[in-house]
Amino acid sequence: MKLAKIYDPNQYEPNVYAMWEKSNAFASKGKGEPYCIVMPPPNANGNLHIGHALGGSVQDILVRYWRMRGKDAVYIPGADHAGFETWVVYERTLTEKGIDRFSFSREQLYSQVWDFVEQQRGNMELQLRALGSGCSWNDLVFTLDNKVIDTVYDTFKKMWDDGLIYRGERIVNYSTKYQTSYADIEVNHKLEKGKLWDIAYPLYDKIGEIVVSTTRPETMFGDTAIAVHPDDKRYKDLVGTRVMLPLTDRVIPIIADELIDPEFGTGAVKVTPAHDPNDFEIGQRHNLDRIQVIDFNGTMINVPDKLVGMTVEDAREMTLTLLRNDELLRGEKEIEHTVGYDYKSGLPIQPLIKEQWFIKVKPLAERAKQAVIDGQIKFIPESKKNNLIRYYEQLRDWNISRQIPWGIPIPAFQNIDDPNDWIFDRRVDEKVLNIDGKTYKREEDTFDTWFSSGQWPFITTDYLTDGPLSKHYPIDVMETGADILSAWVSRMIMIGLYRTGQVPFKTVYLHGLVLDEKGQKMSKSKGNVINPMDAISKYGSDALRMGLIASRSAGQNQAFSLDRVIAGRNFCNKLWNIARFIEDKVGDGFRDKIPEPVTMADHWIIKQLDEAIDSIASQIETYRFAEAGETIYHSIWDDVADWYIEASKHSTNKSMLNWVLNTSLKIAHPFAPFVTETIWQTLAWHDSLLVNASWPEKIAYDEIAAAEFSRLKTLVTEIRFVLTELPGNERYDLLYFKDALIEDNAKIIQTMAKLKGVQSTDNARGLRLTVTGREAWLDIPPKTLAEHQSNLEMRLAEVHKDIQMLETRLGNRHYVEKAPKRLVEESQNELKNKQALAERLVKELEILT
RNA sequence: GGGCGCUUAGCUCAGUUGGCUAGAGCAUCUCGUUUACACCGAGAGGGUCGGGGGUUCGAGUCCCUCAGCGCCCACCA
Repeated sequence: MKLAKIYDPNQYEPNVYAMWEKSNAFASKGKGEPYCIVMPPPNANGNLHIGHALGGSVQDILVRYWRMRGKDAVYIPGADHAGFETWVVYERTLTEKGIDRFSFSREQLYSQVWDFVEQQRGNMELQLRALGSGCSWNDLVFTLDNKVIDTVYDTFKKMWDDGLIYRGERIVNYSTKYQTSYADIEVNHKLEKGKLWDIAYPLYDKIGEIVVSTTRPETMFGDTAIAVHPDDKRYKDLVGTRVMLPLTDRVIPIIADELIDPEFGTGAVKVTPAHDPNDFEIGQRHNLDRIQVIDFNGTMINVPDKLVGMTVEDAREMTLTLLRNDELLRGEKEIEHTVGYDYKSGLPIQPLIKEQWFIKVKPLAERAKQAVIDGQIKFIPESKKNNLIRYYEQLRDWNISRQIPWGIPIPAFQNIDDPNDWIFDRRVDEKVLNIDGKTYKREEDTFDTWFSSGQWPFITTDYLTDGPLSKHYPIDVMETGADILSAWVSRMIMIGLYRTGQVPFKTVYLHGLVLDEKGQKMSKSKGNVINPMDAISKYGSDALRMGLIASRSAGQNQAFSLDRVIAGRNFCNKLWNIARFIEDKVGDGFRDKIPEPVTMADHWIIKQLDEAIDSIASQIETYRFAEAGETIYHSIWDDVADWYIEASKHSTNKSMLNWVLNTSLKIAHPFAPFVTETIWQTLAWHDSLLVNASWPEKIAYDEIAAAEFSRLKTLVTEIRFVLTELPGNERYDLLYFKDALIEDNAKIIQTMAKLKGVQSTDNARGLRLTVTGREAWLDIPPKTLAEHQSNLEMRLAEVHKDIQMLETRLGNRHYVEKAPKRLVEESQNELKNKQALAERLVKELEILT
């Protein structure tokens, strides 16, 4: 078959993928030792970004490799309804049309978003195919599939029955922009400069005033107490008395609470239970009223008339002005403090009181933490293990309700006559239920997406329902971004243990962020986003995979390198041309057969590839993908192309070329699936699919012959080195020798070193080659020879230095006694070699002078 | 405030349990169209592994310390 000179990935990749899919190559075979990776589901509504390309490559490499190793390997794809993310996008389209979301029911909105997602859906699935991800498409799970919802409801019910679910009025992180509460994890804390104001509150029972410090003066209208530390002598006499709340006619008490830090500000604090988590706590202890002064839409309520309806920012200014007018503002200073921001809109998060569903996290976190400490899950990189343990230790109860329609409805109903009477019921399509003469109203909130996605491993494998893939649980590797260790990985472990009694995965492999080429975080607003599909259309999928994997280690954020992708593309082309050459040599009539090594080069390449087979296997198995990629690259480019193919130009061994190509394609396949399969399909000697091939077997070779080829390589390299130094008009390109090894391999040396002749002689002339210690001379004019003297002297000096170093080392009694024997022997051999080399150099210099 | 990581060639980065002369890709320089490949071949130069100290026969690797950068987590007003 005639192949084009240059490999054009676009011409082959889609067809190759279609062929795999048609042959059902990615489905579970149903027998054999299970190996399973579940894909972190990409947003069904979105496009893949470069992080998906990296994660997808790692996942696919693992699955393809283990499939080749004979396991029943399955890669389960998924699609995420991405509750909040998608909702934000959809709500924006509503806003653009000037439509208020509150003019629709939950059902209406849900079905609108469903249609919206349906239009986009499939994009990312096509993109995964372009990436080469060998997913079992029939097993794809969408996060709103019935089986997901059923399982999520079961989990919720079980938690409810176990007393892990409670509903309560708490301070929640509230996004006034999106009008929903958040989990703690969705709040971005930023350290920033702010102002701390001192405000005087006139005493009511005595003459005088108490000065409080606050960063949020606008919330003062919600104050229901002033608090000081019980041991604070300054305020001891005031505890129990009352103050006038400025700008109002309310009177509030001064209380003492341990939570107050006397060192901070004036040591006296205004207590606003409705708008601050600490104050809420204090409020509970002291039975204080909660007065909400910021509404859920972010504007002021229950405040003096002039302030009603203002934004928080405006209200702050106005309050300060009013206080200043009344001469109650006593100080203002700059401080650094952390402010919570909405991770989506970038606006400040308002702590507001809202009734929400919570999970009592402690028992779940304890168990998960213990499993992690016990080493039930392997972490790559290992340092993330401690991050997670620390996270579990400080985790607080988890708010799982969201006030958005795009998500899984919370299956709970409230008795309209008794607000505390909540029942679990799956009939979420019903707005009202009548049970035993009581009327129950539906909860309108939906679940936090992490609550459902936290159950992903056992849902996708149908573990609880004992489906065909259930033996794949716990899954082997959870490969995901290091940035969602807390949000997702931690949840999967907690809920996995809770529902199945087992950790959901044996290994967690976390990749870092792919930064732009300058090391900056990619973001749409910066315009520095690299679209993986662009890279694929320019350089090919394999090139992108290899480029992303190269020089990248687990957990580290690293820059994207186009150079690496180009190097990957070049590698694919190299492989292509190796195939062209071999196919041309071997001919169309050839059939796969057992290799029969004949020449030293044959034995040597077997040794090299045998070693590569083992190295790559162990590198993949220990998740050192960059190193595996390098081994593949150099084994194929350096050993196969530069040495073996060159050597084979002198004597062709078809069975060996056949084996070398088969083996090269197999070891490269997990990393570069497309080009390897494409080539495989052009081969005349079989009609199978590479994707189904097994990992290459090592074959036997002659150690001595292989070693002799190494010596020839050294000789050839030395000849090349000397010749490139010489000007063209002083080169005869003739090698004289008196040496059995060279005699046997004269032709191959001539070919590889591009010599005009290699002759046996007793009358050698020219430059004696010294590195290998062979009896060999390169014929060059006496004049040039003299110039080489300094060259030889320099080399001799270097060798002397090496000898000295080795002698010192071997002269060290401690070294000889304590270092491993192997090393000592190696040093001794090295010393012998160097000494012999020095002798030859000295002799050569004598001849020259 | 707590935790974690990074600093290695001009650039971007590898470097498992300490093991000898520290690697890669790109870039640079020289030469070269030879039976696949210029997305190529042959060869070369370039590093006191952030500074300092320690442990060890031996440190890029382990410990201490200093400096610079970054990330994650966290209800302090």
